Amino acid sequence: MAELDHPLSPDAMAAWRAFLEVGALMMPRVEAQLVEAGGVTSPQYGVLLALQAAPQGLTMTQVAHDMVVSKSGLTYQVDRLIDLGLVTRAVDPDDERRRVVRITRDGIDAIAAVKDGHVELLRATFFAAVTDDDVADLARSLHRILRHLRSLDGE
Amino acid sequence: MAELDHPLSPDAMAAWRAFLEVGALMMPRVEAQLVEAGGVTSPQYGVLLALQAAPQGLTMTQVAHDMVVSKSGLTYQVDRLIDLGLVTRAVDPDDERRRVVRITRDGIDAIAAVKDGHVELLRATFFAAVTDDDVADLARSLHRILRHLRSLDGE
DNA sequence: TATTGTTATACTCTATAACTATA
DNA sequence: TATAGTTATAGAGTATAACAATA
Repeated sequence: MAELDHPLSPDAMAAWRAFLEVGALMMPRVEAQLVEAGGVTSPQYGVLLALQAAPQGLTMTQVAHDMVVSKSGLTYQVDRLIDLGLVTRAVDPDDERRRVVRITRDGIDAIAAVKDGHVELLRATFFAAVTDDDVADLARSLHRILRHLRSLDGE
Repeated sequence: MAELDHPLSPDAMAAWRAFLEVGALMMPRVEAQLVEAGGVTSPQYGVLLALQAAPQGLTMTQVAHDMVVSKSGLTYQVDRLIDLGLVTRAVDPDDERRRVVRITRDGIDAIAAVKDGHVELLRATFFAAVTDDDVADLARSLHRILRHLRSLDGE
């Protein structure tokens, strides 16, 4: 049926397509810099950032939730980070079903080793072509979209 | 050394983080709708859109360039689309090294089968929380970023 | 020789389901 | 019984390098 057609506005289509393509062009660059400077991939870097923000450590479930990844997917990534010596995983004394994952000194160093180049990359790519005002608008709009998406997930 | 630290502004960090997380939350939704409504994955849908916009057909190299993917990666995706009957691939009579990839009627139908739900999904997610003016600003800024990224690739 | 594309191969990431162990 | 996490397994997607065919 679909008697009425409700296409997106030209602006909306342009925004979505540009969003997708910017992501497609940014991701490989970001990934390459993370690997070169710190020896970690994007998902691993994400885990490190989550753990750096939680010095007391996080359970696997908590990290998996932050990362929007399955339990087994997180086990895989944390295994890789343990192999690299960047995090530890230990039984939680309060509940022995749980594991507490903590970032190590080397993990903090890895973030530090990556950081300057990461920032420089973002500055030279994502932020090079827009004004400070544009960036403020981007942050505001993207954050609104983000809050809406989270609310749809019931958070 | 790095005597001077040049961190990103809070707005810039917020914009980048929100960009990443919006992408992380949008992609699985988009993917699920494409698979459910049209039986195709995101990369396959991208190939179909590129071919729909080029009724005369495209060579593998042209499609690979549009998709920002390696030659072998594109061969893999086009093989999948051929299996589904959504595209054809034939020797180019003008240069027999080349293959001309064309979308089939079923491929056009697959795009049509996906389209309404795809638009509805975008409307209910990405565009639900921002005004038309915000969308126009988003389109403008993201397009500027995109042009800059393309220029860095020498295009 | 250079270009177009495929094939062989390997690797990363992710998920589902079955399982272990604790609560 | 329910929860936290791991393991076994499989599958999608991607890339590199070697190759075949054509220009």
